[in-house]
Amino acid sequence: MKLATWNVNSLKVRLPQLLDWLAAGQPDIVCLQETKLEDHNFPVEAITAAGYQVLFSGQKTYNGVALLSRKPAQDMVAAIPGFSDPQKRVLAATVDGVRVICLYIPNGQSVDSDKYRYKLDWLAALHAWLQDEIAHHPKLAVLGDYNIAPDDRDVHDPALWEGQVLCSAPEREALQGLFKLGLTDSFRLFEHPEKTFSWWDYRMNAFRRNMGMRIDHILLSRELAEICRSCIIDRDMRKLERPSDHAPVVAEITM
DNA sequence: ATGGCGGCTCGCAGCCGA
Repeated sequence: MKLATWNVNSLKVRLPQLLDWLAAGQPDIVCLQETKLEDHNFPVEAITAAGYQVLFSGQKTYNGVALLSRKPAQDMVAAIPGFSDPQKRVLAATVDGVRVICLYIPNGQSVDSDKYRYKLDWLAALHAWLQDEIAHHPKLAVLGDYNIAPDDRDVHDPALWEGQVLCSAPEREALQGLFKLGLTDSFRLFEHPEKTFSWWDYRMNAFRRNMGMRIDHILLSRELAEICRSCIIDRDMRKLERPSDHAPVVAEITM
């Protein structure tokens, strides 16, 4: 079973790339972030025609998440229970016995902003929810744009980014808190070249210079981590014409 | 080095992302 996550930065713009990518890689489950589409504009037909069921929770301009699956998805949840949030950033469903959670964690903007406070509150609510989810679903996969670089290996210039949003200690501690629940960063189960990233700024020729960050992650519960065969970042997608600033991350598990 | 690109919108400038 192939599980993938991709921040598309506008599904309207990226739909042709998505369809090509689905056909080429045949993932079983795909979590999308930043669809930026209201639900009545979601391209259900095109995705269904590609052989996928699709759940989505969208809004105009910002945010928006979707969950594509080859097999039927059940027990959909579109918010962190008990956490009031008008921003559409969460989608969960059960597919083929695996509980899948798609996340678009807030960016935070800067550590002195209200948006950063919102990010930390959001992460606290996420922790409580995942603690409950992992108790009920031994096969749990939490995929998405976390907007957190787990450690300095995941940052092109750690000195420049020290203490900044995406790298600050409270954010990293929140992510470590999820690891302590029994969730594993599947990327680090395997060897990778140094400076392997999932996001590069559109500016400054950042991709060509590999000035990136690894902020998109696939976290797996112990039961799934034990059967995880690979986790790769598909950086070729960042080389296309009109790319998303994020590359997809794909994990394969033996099911 | 606080800009730079790219996407969005009751658009032609400003907000936001990361």
